[in-house]
This record gives sequence, structure tokens and C-alpha cells, in this order.
Amino acid sequence: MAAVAGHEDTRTRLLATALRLFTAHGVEGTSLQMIADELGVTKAAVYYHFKTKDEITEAVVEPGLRELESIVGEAERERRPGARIDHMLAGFVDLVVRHRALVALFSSDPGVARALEKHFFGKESCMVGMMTILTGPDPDPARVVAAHAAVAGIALAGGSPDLAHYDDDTLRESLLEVGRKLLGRPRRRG
Amino acid sequence: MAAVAGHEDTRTRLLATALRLFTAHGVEGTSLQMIADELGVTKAAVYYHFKTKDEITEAVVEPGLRELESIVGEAERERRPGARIDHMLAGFVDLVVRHRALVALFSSDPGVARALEKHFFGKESCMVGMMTILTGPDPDPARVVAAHAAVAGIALAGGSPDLAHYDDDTLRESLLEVGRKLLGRPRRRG
DNA sequence: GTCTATATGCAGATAGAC
DNA sequence: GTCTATCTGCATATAGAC
Repeated sequence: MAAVAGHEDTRTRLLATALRLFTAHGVEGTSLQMIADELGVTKAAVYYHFKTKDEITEAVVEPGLRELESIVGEAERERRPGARIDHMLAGFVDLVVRHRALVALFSSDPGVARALEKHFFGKESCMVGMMTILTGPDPDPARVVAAHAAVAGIALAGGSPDLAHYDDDTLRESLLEVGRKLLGRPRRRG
Repeated sequence: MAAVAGHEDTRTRLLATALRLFTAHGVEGTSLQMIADELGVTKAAVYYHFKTKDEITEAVVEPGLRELESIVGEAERERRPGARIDHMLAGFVDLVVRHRALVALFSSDPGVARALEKHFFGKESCMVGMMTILTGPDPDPARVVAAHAAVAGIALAGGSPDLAHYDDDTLRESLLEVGRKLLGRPRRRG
């Protein structure tokens, strides 16, 4: 795979740059020109790697979305509702911590939703699946609101620049605690 | 003031339309053409009421921001830290419920921040003030994370289309409960 | 107060040279 | 794989008629 290293590298740098700019200015507020300038290349060079801006948006969020999908699938296979919630929560928090800004992006940026709805990436089913697990069967309004607040709160707090200086373990434990409190789950050990 | 009723009405409709479109597509994803089309007027008519798009953005978020400012001010005048938190929380939740989509918008849309930073509206100081109250003195990381998650969770859950069908009282109580759990405040009565 | 018409610039996107 | 050059369209914004 060494032969394509150069290509992969530029592509990877491009996606990292795009994510950073998307986070700062939103997807619609980021132009291909901005991405190209930050990379030190021209717009046309960007178009060599991706045919459209939507393709870039998809490529930026795809890895995270796939991971979320697989976590939802795993959680659904747990037998007890409590275990489903715990699995979903731990997986989601871990995803947020490892990707930080990314999850906040696709939780709140309308540009992401717009880009994804064309090629149907299953973002909606992901989110619905996660929410179904977290609310449990026959949820009352308070529980539905709590689950929504948990997902949004964890994603946005995890991606917040104000909290970027915390190390992964600190952030992970704190976000887990947020989820446990909102969803009424006990702490793991004591 | 009957003389300016027509003007006020168009202006008000314009701001309501802008808020709806900003919520759906983000500030940067909304063009003046879209706003004009929804209103059934031309772009030039929109420019009669506002000189720039940034002015529209400011006018959309201004009332909510002013309210938040005053709530922060009130809360700061409470003597006990616990009472400060309770006042801040109740005021913020009430603001979210009464405006729904608006608070979610300026909590998460980078376009809003961009538009406000020119004419300095005090958004930053508002947010910092609120966060200072909610974290209290000498907060540990878990508390800072919890406060961030509370604000983001309440704002985004309150503005979520999935939860739009709940009546104000149900939503308010549920969001208050979210804040109380995350910030370790007891319920009001039992 | 709302219109038509228009200026200007930058967006996304393509063709083809190197 | 990256470039220059260019196209098309829509963005914000303005001037001035009605």
C-alpha cells in the first residue's frame, strides 16, 4: 500500500482540514476555497480527490457514523434493557471522546443532514435506534426528553472547545456520569 | 403605533420566517432569496427592512440573548450558590421552552457566532456568566462537563423537532429535571 | 413599502495542460 | 496529482422607479 501513500496522505489531510473548518464555520459556512487554502493547494486539486462537496461531507462523517451503527447493533443484542442502555451509553461516549468534534458536528449541523440524505447513509436509523435503546420500552415524556438531552449534551460537551484540554479518560468518565445521571443508571463499581 | 403596524408586521413575519429557515438549514445555509420566497416578496423588499444578512441574524437572536443576559444578572444577585444555580436553571429552561428553536440555534450554529462577533452582542459574556453560575466555585472537571452538557442538552432537546409536540409545561418540567440531575439540585417539593 | 433591474463577487464544478 | 483557466449560477447588495 506504500504506492498510494501520497494519495492517502493528502486525502487524509484534506478530511482532517475539512472537519476542522466544518466544526468552526459549519458545513455550509465552509467553502472548498477555504479547504484548499488551508491545505496549500487549489480548488481543482481538491476536486481530484472528491467529485462534490457532499462527497467530502460524507467522507468526513462516514467513519463515525459506521462506528455508531455498529455500537447500536451490539447494544441491541444485549438481553436486559439495562444492559442495552449501558452498552449504548459506553459506546457512544467512547465514540465522542475518540472523535471529539465529529460527533458534535453531525448531531447539530443541518448541512451534514442535507449532504447525507441523498445517498442515504442510515444516519436517521442510527439515531432512532440509539434513542429507542436509551428511552427503553413505554417511555414517559420526561424519559424521552432526558434521552434527547443526554445524547445532545454528551455530543456537544464532548466536542466543545472549552473542554478540549481535558484528557480522554477524564472526559470519558465525566460524560459517562452525565449519561448515567440522566438515564438513571448506577455507577459501575461504587 | 397603528401607523407602523404594517411595517412591524412584515418585519415580525420576516424574523419568524428567518428563524424557521435558520433552524432547518443553518444561518449560512439560508439565503435571502429563500427568506424572500417564503414571505412572498422579493429580495429587495427584504433589504428594505434590514441592510445586511448579519442584521437579520442579530435581530433574530437579540430578544433571546437580552433575556438570557437579564436572567444571568438576576441569578448573580442571589446570595447562596445553590439559589444562584436554581434561579439560572429555571430561567434558562423557561427561556428555552418559550422560544424553543431559538436557543438551540444560538447554542450550536457557527453562523450566529460569526454574525454577532462584529457588533459584539455580549453572547460570550452571557454564556460565560451562565457557566460560572452553574459550575459554582472551584469546580472539578466532572462538574464543568456536567454544566456544559446541561446547557447544550437543555437547549438542543428543547429545540428538537422530535419533542415539539410536547406542551410547554411538560417540556419545562422535563428539562428542569435534566438540569437538576446534572447539577445535583434537589427537586422543588418532593 | 415593494418592486425591477443590475452590479459584483464567490460559490461549486469542469476541461485540459503539465 | 496538481496546476491554470474558465464556466455557470447564485449569493449579497445597491439604485432608482412606482
